[in-house]
Amino acid sequence: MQKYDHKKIEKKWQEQWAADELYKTAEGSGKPKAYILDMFPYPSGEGLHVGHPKGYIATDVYSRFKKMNGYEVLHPMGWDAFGLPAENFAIKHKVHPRVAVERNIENFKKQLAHLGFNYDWSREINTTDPSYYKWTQWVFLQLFKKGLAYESHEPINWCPSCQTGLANEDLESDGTCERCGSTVEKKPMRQWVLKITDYADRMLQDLDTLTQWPSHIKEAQRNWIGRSEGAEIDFNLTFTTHPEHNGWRNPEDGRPAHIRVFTTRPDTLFGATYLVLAPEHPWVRAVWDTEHNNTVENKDEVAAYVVAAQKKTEIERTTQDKEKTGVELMGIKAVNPATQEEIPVFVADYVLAHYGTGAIMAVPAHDERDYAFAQKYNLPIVPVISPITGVPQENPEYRKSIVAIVHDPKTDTYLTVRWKDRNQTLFVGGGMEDGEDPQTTAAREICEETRCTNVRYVSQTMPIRHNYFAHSKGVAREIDAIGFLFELEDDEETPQTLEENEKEQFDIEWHPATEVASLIKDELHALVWQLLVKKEPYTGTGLLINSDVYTGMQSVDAKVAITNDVGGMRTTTYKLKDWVFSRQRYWGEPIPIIHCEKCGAVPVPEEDLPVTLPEVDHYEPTGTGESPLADIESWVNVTCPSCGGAGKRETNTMPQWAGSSWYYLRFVDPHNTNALIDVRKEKDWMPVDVYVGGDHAVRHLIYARFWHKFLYDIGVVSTIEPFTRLEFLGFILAEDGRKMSKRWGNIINPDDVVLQHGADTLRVYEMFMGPFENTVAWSTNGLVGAQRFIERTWRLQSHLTETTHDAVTRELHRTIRKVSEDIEAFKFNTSIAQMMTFVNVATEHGLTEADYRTFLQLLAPFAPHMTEELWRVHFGNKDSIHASAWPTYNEELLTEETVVLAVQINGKVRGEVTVSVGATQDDVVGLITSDERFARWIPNTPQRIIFVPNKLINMVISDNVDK
RNA sequence: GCCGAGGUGGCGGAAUUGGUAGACGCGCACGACUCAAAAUCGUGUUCCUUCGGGGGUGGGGGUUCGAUUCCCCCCCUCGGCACCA
Repeated sequence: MQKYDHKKIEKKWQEQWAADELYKTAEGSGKPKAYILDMFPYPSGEGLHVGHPKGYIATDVYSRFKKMNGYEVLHPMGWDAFGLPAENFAIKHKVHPRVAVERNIENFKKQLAHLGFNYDWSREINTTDPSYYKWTQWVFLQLFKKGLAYESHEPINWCPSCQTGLANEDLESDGTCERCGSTVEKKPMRQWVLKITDYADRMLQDLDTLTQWPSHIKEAQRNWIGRSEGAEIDFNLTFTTHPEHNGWRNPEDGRPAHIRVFTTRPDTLFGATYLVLAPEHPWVRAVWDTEHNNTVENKDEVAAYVVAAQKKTEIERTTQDKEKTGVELMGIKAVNPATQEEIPVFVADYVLAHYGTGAIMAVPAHDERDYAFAQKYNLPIVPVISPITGVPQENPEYRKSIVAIVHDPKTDTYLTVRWKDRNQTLFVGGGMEDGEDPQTTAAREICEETRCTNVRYVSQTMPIRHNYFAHSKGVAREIDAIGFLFELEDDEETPQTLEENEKEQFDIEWHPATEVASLIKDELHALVWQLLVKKEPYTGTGLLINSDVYTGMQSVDAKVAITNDVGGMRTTTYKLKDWVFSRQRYWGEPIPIIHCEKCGAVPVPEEDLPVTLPEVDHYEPTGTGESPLADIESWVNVTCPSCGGAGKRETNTMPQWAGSSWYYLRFVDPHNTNALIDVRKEKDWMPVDVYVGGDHAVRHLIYARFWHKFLYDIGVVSTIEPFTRLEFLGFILAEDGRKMSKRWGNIINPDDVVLQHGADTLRVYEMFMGPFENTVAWSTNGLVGAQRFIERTWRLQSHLTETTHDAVTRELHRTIRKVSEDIEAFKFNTSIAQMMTFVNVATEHGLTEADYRTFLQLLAPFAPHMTEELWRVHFGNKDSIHASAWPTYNEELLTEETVVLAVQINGKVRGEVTVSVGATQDDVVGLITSDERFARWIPNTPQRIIFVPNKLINMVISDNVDK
């Protein structure tokens, strides 16, 4: 037997498979289809490190498995090669981006080829190929025609280093550019924008249909879309120092001057004691450039604040969450439409311009930020919601009661009462007696429970409705409670004494604030603590108070009623913004629009697509906000397709995400020149059955789902979602536990690993490292373990026997079952563990040729080269092992005749007995009682015996052991 | 802060309709082969132990004959979002 020589064997089969077109996907084969897709790579100049192929190995294993199970498999690969990184790389290395991309792709393909992947390369696509981006442009035209692509002049994110506009999604959470880390500015500029918000609701709702997606990805999408329901309510304005403006009506709509706010809590309208506008709010700008320009007395102060706010970067404005700042617009008041009271109007940068209407009604009693602001500027805080806690019960007994917190300023501790029977710690509490006022009740209860007599009232809460079940009395209770805070007077000693009979019931204890929070579990008492001691506003829902005719209503009903009654509008807002779709760079798909003075923005006729990128001398960004394409007059100047007059081409290009938003469709029909995808083929192959990737999963999936739903609406595709099942890929860290990076010098190149250890070893190792979705550090030792497994399997040739051994047969059938189930579930690590177990058993007992062949088939998806060599050369099969039919297992062969049964005495394992399958309790008891090993553990007759057939027996000698 | 996922030997990890915790691999130790080394093969490897046993799946409590698995509370790690009204 020769030693396994991976260098020779792997190369040989890779060439053979290519020559045989083993992996070409057939159309109309009549087999069930399986579309298995990797998130296609961006071919960087760095090449691959060992982390990159992990996902590709998984899809390769899965594809081979499905093929052997009789599926027609579509498993393609392509290149996402437009975009800033490719362009920056090209500029840095002084080559044309196209040349750089071609070179990088060649390198990537070579690296991938070494790993023996089964891609159908006849379907290779490249987003920078004009025959591909023709259809990216085509989709844009359809969006334009449906009004979903529009021009906007809103200020956008501008990266001064990349010299281009960016979508919100291109920013890090601290507001810096995700590519280069520069601080991003706001710059007003003409932009193309896609109306993704039109699809926000559907993208959100249809997440529920994606049952085979990991929940964390779905959750991330929900966060990103950020839907919230609320209402828009108008507050009319009055001008206190210039009352002559009060009758003013907007000539456009005839409405009086007003500010429209967005709120999710219209039920708190009676508690809205001031308004806040974002510094960028149009009304703030109106302060100095409209007919109201003399209505604000402190115009200069306001202007200074707004300018200062605009100078602050996104980072400064968002990290500065301690201290809120703002300026009141003096001379203007807003009228609360519920109370008709005049309330002040502020400008403050804690309100964001791009969310809702850019203006809020502040309800300091029930919002943390408004509360902080109101405290600082001494604004009125009016509670309008009375909290409801607990779960309402059937037929409750109604009571009024109090909760009293007593603070001892001398020791800075708080009084708690620990009830012994319930093992529960509370503050002082108790029911009100007839005719008693709450404060008297509180003082009385404090006195009764603690002997403190000299307490001073500090503050109290609004009423709190509390529902609970009083277990001690066996009744459901609904109580209205008021919380109080009292302080011990200076001269009083901290009292401790209790009567003897009381000591049996409860202890009184004094704890510092830090401990109290973790001791008080009761919802009502914890809420009183939050309101009175931590002085936090109540932000939950409840019953309305101080709200005129709505008092007593539930929040949920009041939201509707109040919104309607003040002429508000129920609306939904999203955190997701429309997608800024143009980039002022060279290396992207030209946006197929022609600007004409007469006709405006005119779409390029479909028959003129693609609008190809012209050759240019300088593709560096101009820095003026114009794309480098703007300089090429011969390209820019065209005839208007609509009127025949002079027109100019749109010179902005599309963002990198464009091409990847639909590529999975093109793989199905990559060479179609008449359509993006053939209707019949689309029905045959879509949706993608398994989609594998990690990293930018959230953004890419948002964009791709948006385009897919649009294409569904215009009849190009037949499914509402593109990807049925999503498998998230965990990354591979370097051996030192850090990210693999040039910077740390810890990159491991797969070429080196393949050369030294072989592709099969690398494949098996990466699948064995841990659960597929886990991030795990590379281990060279672990890699060697995989190599040993490959070589042990190879050496099984010298363990062949004529007859089969029962243990080997059983293990083989177990392995067939386990490997089949685990590959389907992407649990590659445990399927390899089971195959290792089989090799161990087979090495010990020897195995027949037939069993060996079957085992090789199981291993073939993971180690395609070594298994093919044995299959064809050693066993002389004419056809590839990868075209063979997947083995099936025989249920009967899985079971053994005897089982090892655990013997427990009082729940502790004391040994085991071997019995035949199906042995009865009597059989086993007989066996144990006659076995001296167990005699010492069984001094007398067991009180109870628990018997689980074929698993264990538990003899309970005494129930009281260890208790 | 909110949402999601997770926490098991020296390491990666396995096991959940509640039923012998630590499969498989790595590492380590010892042995065989060898002049020697590598490779390979074999044995052992959760911790403590007075060798009888005892403890042990992030911590604390509960249910149970029996809990990694179910319930309650808390802590920590990772990921996403974050002044979103």
